[in-house]
Amino acid sequence: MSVRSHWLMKSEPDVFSIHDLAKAPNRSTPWEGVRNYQARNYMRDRMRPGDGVLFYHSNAHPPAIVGTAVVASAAYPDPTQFDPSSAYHDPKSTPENPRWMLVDVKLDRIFTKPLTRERLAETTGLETMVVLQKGSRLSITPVTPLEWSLVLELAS
DNA sequence: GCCAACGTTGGC
DNA sequence: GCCAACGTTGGC
Repeated sequence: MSVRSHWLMKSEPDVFSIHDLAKAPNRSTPWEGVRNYQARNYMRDRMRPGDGVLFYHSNAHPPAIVGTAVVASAAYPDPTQFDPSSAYHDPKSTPENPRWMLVDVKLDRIFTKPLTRERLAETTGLETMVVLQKGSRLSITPVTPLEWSLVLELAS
């Protein structure tokens, strides 16, 4: 018996939007391209299948939480790190000693109305959200149970 | 397009 | 191990 955790994962909609996820096979995708150690560690060490994900559009107009998803696999090596033709290729990584891990993420729900960053920032109780902190660049961040329930309440 | 904040690299 | 230089992120 394990308690499910909650996360926020950023994606630039110009690169991969929640609508792209909706069109993906099984509405699921490998979360490729993370090249930050802290974000990797969250996926590798902390995420479990069934964990809840807030899907956030960064570099968007406006930036917003646009839906929810679910962690759909255990962590495994990001295949793009071995692909010389990929923008995410890492020449220092080998299949014997992979540096970058990922999980599969499966779409749960697209909000009918995105929760803009502006709206989140003015919501009492969400001041603590990591994504809202000034200068926060981490693409995967933990979400507390309270933050999770407040966000879902806003989205309902 | 600007630029502050951040993370990484590499010379020493 | 320090830290300046550099590249990237991402809101605005």
